[in-house]
Formats: sequence, structure tokens, C-alpha cells
Amino acid sequence: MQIPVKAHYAAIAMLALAARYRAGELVSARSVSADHNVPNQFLVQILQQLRAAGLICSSRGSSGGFKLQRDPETITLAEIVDAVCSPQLSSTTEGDASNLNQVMSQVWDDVIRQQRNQLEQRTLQALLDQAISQAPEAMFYI
Amino acid sequence: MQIPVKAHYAAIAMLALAARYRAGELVSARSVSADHNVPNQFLVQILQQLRAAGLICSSRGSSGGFKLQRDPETITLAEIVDAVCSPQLSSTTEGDASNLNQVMSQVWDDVIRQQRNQLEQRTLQALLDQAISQAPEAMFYI
DNA sequence: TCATAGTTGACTAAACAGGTCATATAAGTA
DNA sequence: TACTTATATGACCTGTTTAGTCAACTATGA
Repeated sequence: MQIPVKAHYAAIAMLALAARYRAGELVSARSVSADHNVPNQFLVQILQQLRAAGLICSSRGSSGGFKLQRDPETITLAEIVDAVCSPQLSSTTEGDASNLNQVMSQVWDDVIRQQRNQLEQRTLQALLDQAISQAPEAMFYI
Repeated sequence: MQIPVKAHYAAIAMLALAARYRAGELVSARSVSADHNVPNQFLVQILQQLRAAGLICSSRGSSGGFKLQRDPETITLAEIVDAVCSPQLSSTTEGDASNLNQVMSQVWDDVIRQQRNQLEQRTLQALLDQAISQAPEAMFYI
């Protein structure tokens, strides 16, 4: 019932890439970690997972970096979280004896499902728009 | 983003006590763990935390046990979860440089807050009613 | 060629999850 | 009083996850 820092960093990185998406620019891991205060090596690990999930792609060499694979409108927060968080195996709710067990399992499932809905309803573009609207000097901090 | 089993057990125990609340009966830890398939020693630990939180009280000796401190209508799932889960210190969101950090912090806070609302809106009595309505042989399984 | 930047894999310290065990203490019952 | 049931408390344990770090390798543009 707590958001992993890893998911936070992943979202920040995706937003940083989204900000440069229209321009078609590559963004380096180093610049993201410097601009947004994310531990560099940890970020690298996270970016690899985002790449493995097909959300971003990369190119090497000097002036290499990362960019989004798809339009920010089509990427949801749920996908980002899924890419960097554990498999989240569904609670099997096996041979419970009592019906209290069953009722509570239903309740927890419902809570989890509603939370997931929230993540699915937020697109990267919407988050970016929110960030831009809150930036004091427009694009300066992004 | 996963419900601890500890919270599940705590809710089961509270429901078991709620079922006997009107009759004013004490319920032993042993009977709860036997009826609902909860590890006994672990349950004892959980019951102590619920007592420390003021949700239940206990009496010792043979034919001792536990009972609710308040009416099931006034106890929410949020209180139960809080009683057995870690302090959940609010994310301080300290000196973040970028506004992407700020925006994402807001988003996570919102997600957490909505989840909490869900837990606050479910009273122990409502859960008990749900369990009773789903029991094949009425009170037999409770 | 050489600095830059992504790729890969191993490693670690600390916290948390999900418990168990042993012992002490209190209270009802015979 | 002795016995038994049941709560009270604290230490302990195993495995997994979190939040990282380190080192070595590979590709590529200038």
C-alpha cells in the first residue's frame, strides 16, 4: 500500500522523454538523473526495464540516448508501473474454509482494481500537460 | 501496491468478533484461527496490535477472549489496516529540484488518498452483512 | 582513436513479510 | 491449592523485495 520509488523514477524518466518527444530528440540517462535528482545507476537499470517492456528505445554512442516508442497520448501510468514492478501475481484465494475469507478477498480485489483504474486513466501526455501548466518559467524545469 | 496478509487476517478477526458483538460474547484467539484458517501465533500477535490500537479489548483466564471496543457500525477497514501496518509516514517530498518530481508526488498522493477513501467507506458492519448474505447456511460459517 | 553513452551481470545492506518459539502472567474451575 | 486455559511479551528466524552500487563490455559519433 505504498508507491515504490522505482515507479516514481520511471514516471519521471518517461515524462522527461515525453517532453522531447515532438522534437524527436534523444535524452541521455545522465541528463535525466542530473535534472531530476535520480540516482544515475539505478535510473539506468530502470530505463533498461522500460526498454524491455517496449515503452522506449535507445541508441548508443556519443549523443546517444533514449526516446519514447509511442505517442505520449497512448501511454498510461499503469504501463509504466507494470514495466518496473514485480509480476503482481493475482491472489489465488485457494481453499479458504470460511466465507469471511471469501468476502475479504473480494474486498481487497475491488480495492486493487479501483487503484489500477486510476493508473490506467492517466496518460503520459496528461501528466506532461499538468507539469507544463505548473512550471513557473514554462519549459525551464522540464 | 499489494495487500499484506496481516491486514487480511486482522479484518477476518475483527469480523469474527463483530459477529458475536451483539451477544456480548468473548471470542478466543484459538477459535478464530481454527475457524478461519489463520496461523495461531501470528493471529495472537495481530490481536495484540488491534488491542493496542484500542479497537478491541481482552480478558484472560479460561473462557477468556476478545471483544470489540466499539459498535461495528463505527469501525472502518481503514482503522483496522492502520492498526496492523507500518506507520506509513507521509512522503515528505523534500527538496525536489524539478517540477516533474512535484507533479508525480501529487499524482501518487492522489492515488493513495483515493484508496484510503475506499477503506474508510467500508464499515465492519457492512462487511459483516455482506458475509452473512453470502453464507450458504446463514451463521454456520461465521 | 577516443571520449561518450548504452548494456549486462553480479553484488549488497537494510527493511519488510510472514511467520515460530519460549516463557511469563492472569483467571476461572475442580 | 492445584490445574488448566488463555492472554502477554519478546526474541528469533527465513526468504523476498527495495533501493541501490560497481565493474567490465560494447557500440558509435566526432
